[in-house]
Amino acid sequence: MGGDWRELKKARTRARIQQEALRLFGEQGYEATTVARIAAAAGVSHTTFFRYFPTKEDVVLGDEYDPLLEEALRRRPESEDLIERVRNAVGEGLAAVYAADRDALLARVRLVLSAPPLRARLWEQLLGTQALLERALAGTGDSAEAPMRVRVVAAACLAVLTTAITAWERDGGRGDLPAIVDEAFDHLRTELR
Amino acid sequence: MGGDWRELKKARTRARIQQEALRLFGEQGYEATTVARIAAAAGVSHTTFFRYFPTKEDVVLGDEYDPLLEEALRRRPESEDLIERVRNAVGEGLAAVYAADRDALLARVRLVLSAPPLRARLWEQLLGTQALLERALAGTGDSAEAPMRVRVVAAACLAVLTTAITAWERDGGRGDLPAIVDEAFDHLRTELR
DNA sequence: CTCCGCGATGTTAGTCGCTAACATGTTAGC
DNA sequence: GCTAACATGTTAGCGACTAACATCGCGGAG
Repeated sequence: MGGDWRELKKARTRARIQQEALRLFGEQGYEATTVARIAAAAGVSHTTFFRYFPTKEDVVLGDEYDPLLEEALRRRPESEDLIERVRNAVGEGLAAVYAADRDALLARVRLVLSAPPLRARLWEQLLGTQALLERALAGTGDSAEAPMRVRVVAAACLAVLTTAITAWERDGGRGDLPAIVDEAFDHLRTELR
Repeated sequence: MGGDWRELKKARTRARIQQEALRLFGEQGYEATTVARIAAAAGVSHTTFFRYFPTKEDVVLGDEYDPLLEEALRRRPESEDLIERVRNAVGEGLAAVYAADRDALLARVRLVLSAPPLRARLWEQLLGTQALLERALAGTGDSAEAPMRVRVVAAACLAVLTTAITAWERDGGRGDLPAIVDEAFDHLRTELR
């Protein structure tokens, strides 16, 4: 039956660590929660923690949305201009995540925005997302070849997106996120005239 | 004669630490250079280092440009639209720094973009700059009161600026930075049509 | 069924950024 | 000169993270 049992056990350990970590972060805050404390709560040693998550930040920030975005971008017709393509692809992907996961998403956004180290890592991740956008919009395999206008558009769109998400979180998550993102893109467009 | 001698000595120590740090960063890279090593090179202990610079990152990243930008923004006439105001204020401040300091500026940008912890801190600083932009553009004393369109514009403008600077650095600093920034703003405008 | 091997885990010790407590020497103002 | 303030050094410690090595347990080969 191969290593199935091992894989399952590893997956469970991983999930347990993440779950305990998120619980503790919620209770005492990100920075006040030590890795050793998380490991103890999950019943493992701190070295095991680092075997599952390369850094403390990685427990919170998974890169799971990039493939979604890439796929959504690929489905956009060439007839749309650059910004419209990003706007629709983002809206599409976001709507899915939002519908399925709303509360979890809000909790994660809250956590990330509240802890400077997490914010910092998020920007770093966004660099990756930006490179993805540039490749997709320029149609090249290497984002270094993307022309300046594509880079500007990619950066501006991500700025709009993060602004919208931040506004949503500051409002306590009461508004409808996809609508807020859409309005933010509208603001950019109407302001440029 | 007051504490003049003390002040002078402190200023010299501070300058020596920073100078040795930048030299070592250039020679061996940011992350490979330990604070203890810098302190030793400057002839002080590592605690003294931290008395002058709260973190290792602060040796590289000083917040000296924000007041310049604020002043330049204040001088913009109300007749200009939001983006034009930011564009001109940024262009003005940048031109000054660029003319005076070009090589030093390039070296700093290179260093910051090459080291993840420095990049991370830079984003964090940009949040402050963004709040400043929002206050200035909205005319309120608190950036939390700025309307959504102002926030979107502020975020998008900073994204354009960082994109331009990044492009300048990637090109080895050969191009004319103020011109590149201007072109980047043009790209944003022409792309939104 | 037994034994061997490999993979997951724990233990320990170490590095590096950073902080706090306390001791020491140096300067400033009288 | 004397003393109070202050810059600096020493030491010890915390927390994120890494590496070396021992151990334990399950899976498969004989």
